[in-house]
Amino acid sequence: MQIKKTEVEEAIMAEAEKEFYAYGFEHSSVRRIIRAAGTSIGNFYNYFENKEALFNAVVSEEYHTFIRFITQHEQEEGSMLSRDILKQPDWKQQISSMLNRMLPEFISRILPDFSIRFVILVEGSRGTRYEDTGDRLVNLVKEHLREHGRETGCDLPDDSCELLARQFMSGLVAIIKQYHHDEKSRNRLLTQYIIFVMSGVAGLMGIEL
Amino acid sequence: MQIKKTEVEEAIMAEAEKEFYAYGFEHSSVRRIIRAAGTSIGNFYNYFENKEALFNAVVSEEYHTFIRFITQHEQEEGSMLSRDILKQPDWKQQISSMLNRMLPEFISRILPDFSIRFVILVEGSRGTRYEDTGDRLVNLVKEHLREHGRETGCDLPDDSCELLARQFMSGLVAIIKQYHHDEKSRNRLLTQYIIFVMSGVAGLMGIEL
Amino acid sequence: MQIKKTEVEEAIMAEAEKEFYAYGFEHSSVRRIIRAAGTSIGNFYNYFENKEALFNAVVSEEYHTFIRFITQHEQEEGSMLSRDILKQPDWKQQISSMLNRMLPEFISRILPDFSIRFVILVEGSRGTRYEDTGDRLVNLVKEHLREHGRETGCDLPDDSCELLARQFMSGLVAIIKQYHHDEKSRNRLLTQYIIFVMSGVAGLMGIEL
Amino acid sequence: MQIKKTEVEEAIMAEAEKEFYAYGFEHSSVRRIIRAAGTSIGNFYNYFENKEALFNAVVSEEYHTFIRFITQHEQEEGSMLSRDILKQPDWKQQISSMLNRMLPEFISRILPDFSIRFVILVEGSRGTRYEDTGDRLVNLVKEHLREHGRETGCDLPDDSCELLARQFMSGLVAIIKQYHHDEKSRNRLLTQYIIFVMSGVAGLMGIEL
DNA sequence: AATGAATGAGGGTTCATTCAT
DNA sequence: AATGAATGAACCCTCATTCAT
Repeated sequence: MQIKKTEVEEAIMAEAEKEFYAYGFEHSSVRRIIRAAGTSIGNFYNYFENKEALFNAVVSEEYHTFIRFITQHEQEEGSMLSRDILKQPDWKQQISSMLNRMLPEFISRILPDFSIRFVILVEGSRGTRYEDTGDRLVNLVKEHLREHGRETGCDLPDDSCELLARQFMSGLVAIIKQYHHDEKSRNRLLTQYIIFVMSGVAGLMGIEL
Repeated sequence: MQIKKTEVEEAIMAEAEKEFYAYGFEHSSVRRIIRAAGTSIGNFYNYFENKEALFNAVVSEEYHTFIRFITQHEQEEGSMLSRDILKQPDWKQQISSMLNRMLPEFISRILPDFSIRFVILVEGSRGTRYEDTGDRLVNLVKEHLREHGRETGCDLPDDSCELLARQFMSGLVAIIKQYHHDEKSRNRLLTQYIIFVMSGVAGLMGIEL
Repeated sequence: MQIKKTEVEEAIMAEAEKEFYAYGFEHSSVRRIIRAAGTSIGNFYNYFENKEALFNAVVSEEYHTFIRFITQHEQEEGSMLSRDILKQPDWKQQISSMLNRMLPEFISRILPDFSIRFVILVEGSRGTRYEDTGDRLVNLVKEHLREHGRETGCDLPDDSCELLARQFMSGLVAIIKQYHHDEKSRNRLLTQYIIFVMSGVAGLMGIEL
Repeated sequence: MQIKKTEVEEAIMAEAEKEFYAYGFEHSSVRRIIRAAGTSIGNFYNYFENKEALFNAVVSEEYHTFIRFITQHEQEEGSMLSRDILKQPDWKQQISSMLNRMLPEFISRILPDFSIRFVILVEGSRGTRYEDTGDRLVNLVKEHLREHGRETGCDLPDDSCELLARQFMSGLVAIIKQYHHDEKSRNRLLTQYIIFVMSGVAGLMGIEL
C-alpha cells in the first residue's frame, strides 16, 4: 500500500492485527477492535467496507510477499539439496558449509517479511477469501519439493511431499509465534529448524527402507 | 421413547465430532449439531448437561489415550535414537534397520487410537478445560526430547526442543487430518514422517555448525 | 385430605413445599422437585395433573384452615378490644390481664395450623388461582377490623384498616418464617407481636390528633 | 439517530420499573421491557450492559436515598420516644402533640423520596447485588430500635426488635404500593401508620406482662 | 470525518409438559 | 406405577452492519 494511511486507519489496523491473531477472522469482534483503536463503529465503516475488507487490508501485503518469496527464490534454493551430496561420505560437512554460506543471506532477506500477519494468514483466515491460503502455500512448497525430487531423481510420494510442506509451514508459524518480537532468537531458531528440515528431507530421500 | 437412548446420543456425538472438528468448541453451534443429528434443542439437554459436557464426551477418552501413549512408551522409544548411532559410518543402515524392526509394532499399537478426536483436542479445544492440552502434549514430547538430549550428551536449546515437539504434534495432526478415514495410507505416511523427524533430529544433534 | 397418600406423592409434596417456599410457584422447577423427591418427571404427571395442581395440593388445606380461622373466631376476638377499655385509667393493666387470659388458648389452638404453607400461600402463589389469597386474607382481616371499629364507635379510614390488616398478615408471615421450626420461640414472639398490634390499634383508635 | 438517546433510555427505564415491580428482577424479561419501550433487543444493549445494569440504573439512587434517610435522621427521631412519656398520666396528649409538631416536617422531607423503586429494591431484587437490601434495611431499623430500648431502659428481645423492624419496612412498602401515585393520601396514611407503630412499640415497652 | 442508535438473526440454556414404553 | 425421550417457546446476550445526524 503506497497510499498514506490516516492515523485512525492505522490504529484500526494495528488493533485488528492483534484481534485477528488472537481470535481468527470469524471470532474477531469489530466492536472490540474499534474500542481498542479508540474510534467508533460508524467511523470504522468509513474506512473499511466490512470486516473482511479490514482483514484483507491487514494481510494482503503479507500474502503477496509470501507468494513472491516462494517463486523468486526457487532457483537459488534449488541447488541447496541434491542427492549427490548425500552420496558423498562427507555429506555432513558439505551441508554444513552450504548452510553456513547461504543462511545468513536467506535469513536476512526473507525473515524480516514474516510477522504476525503471516500467522494470521495461515491460521486465522477462515471465512475470508484467504481461507485456503494455508493450503495454497503448502501446495507451493509441495510443488517446490516435488521438483527437487524429480531433479535429484528421488521422488517422494505426493502425500509425503504435502506433509513435509505442511510441516515446513507450521514450523515457520511456530517460530514466528514464539519469537515475533525477538529477531535474534527467531533467526537462531530458524537456522536450527532449517537444518532439522533439511536433514529430515535428506534422510527421507536418501535411505532405502 | 421409540428410539433407544444410545442411538440419539451417538448421533449427537457423531455430528458433534464433525462440528467440533470443523469449527472448534467455541465456534460450534449446538443448534447446528442437533439439527444434523435430527433431534430437538430441548432433547439435547436430556443427553448432555451443556455444550462443554458434550465436548468432553467426544474427546475425553482420546485425551487419556494420548497421555497413556506418551507415558507408557517412553522406554521403548528411548533406545531408538542415540548419538552413538550417528557416529557410525553406516548410520543410515542402522537407523533403517531399527525402524524396520520397531515401526510395525509401534504403528499397529498406537496409531489406531488416533482419530479426528485427537485433532479436535489439539486444535479445537479453546474455551474448554482441555484448552491447554496441545501445549501440555507439546511439553511432554519436549521433556521427552530433552531427556534424550541429556542421555546422548547433545543438549538442544530449550526453544529448539519446543519447536521440534510442536512440529511433531502438528505432523501427527496433519497426518490424521489427511487420512483419518484410511488406515493404510495413514500408517505408510506416518512411517515416512517418523523417518523424517528422526533424521532431522539426528541431523540437528550430530552436525556441528 | 382424608385420602391416604402414597409415599411418592408425599415425597413430591414435601419437596414441593420446600421449592415453593424458596422460589414461589412461578419460579419453582418441577424438575428440581422430582429430582429431590427421587422420582421421575413422567411419574410426577401420574400423581399431579400439572404444576399448579401440585401447588394446590400443597396449599389448599392451609388455605381453608385460614379461612376457618378468620370466620370462626370472630366472636371471641370481637370482645378483646373495645373503646371502653381505653377510656379506663388502668387500661394497660386491663389489656395485659385480658391477654394473659386469652393468649394461651388463642395460641395453642390457632398457631399450630400455620406453617410454611401459609407463607407459600401468601407470598409464593403468583400465577396460580390462589394468587390473590394474600389480598383476600387481608380483606377478611380488614373487614374484621372495620366491624370492631363500628362496634366501638371509632371508625378508622378504609385505607388504614387495610394497612393494619396487611401489617398483621405480614407479621404472621415474618414470625412463621423466622421460627417455623421452633414452636416455643414462635409463640413467645407471637405474644409480643399481638401486644404490639393491639397497642398500636388502641393508640390509633384512642388518640385524637 | 433521530431519537435522542435519553428518550429511549428513559422509555426503557420506565418500562423496566414497571416490569421489575411486577415480576422482580429474576422473573423480569428484557424482551418484554424493550417491546413495551418500543425498541429492539439489540438496541437495548446499546443502553445497558445487561439486565442487572438496568436494574441498578433503576434502583441505585433510591437505595442511597434510603441509606441516607436511615442514618441522617437518627438524632431527631431519637427524642421522639422515651419511657418517661409513657409514665405520665397524660401520655396520649404528649405523644399526640409531639407527632403534630414533628410529622409535617418528617413527612414532607422524607416521603417524597420513596416510590415504586423502593418497593422493587426491597421485594424484587433477588438475584442482584441488592438482594440483601431488604435485610440490611431491616437491620438498620432494628439497631435503631435496640438503641432506643437501651436508652429508655426497656430492652426488647432481639427477635422482637427484628420483627418490629421488619414490620416497619413492610408497612412502608405497603403504603407505597397503595398510594405511590397519590402523595396526599400516602402522607395521611403514613401519619396514621406511624401513630400505630409508635403506640405499638410504646405498648410493648411499657406494659409488664 | 465521526458518532452511536437501531436492527434482527443467532448464540447457549431452561422450562413445563406429552407420550410411547 | 414408573420411566425419560422429545418438543418448542422463551430466557439473556453478542454480533456485524446500516444509516440518520
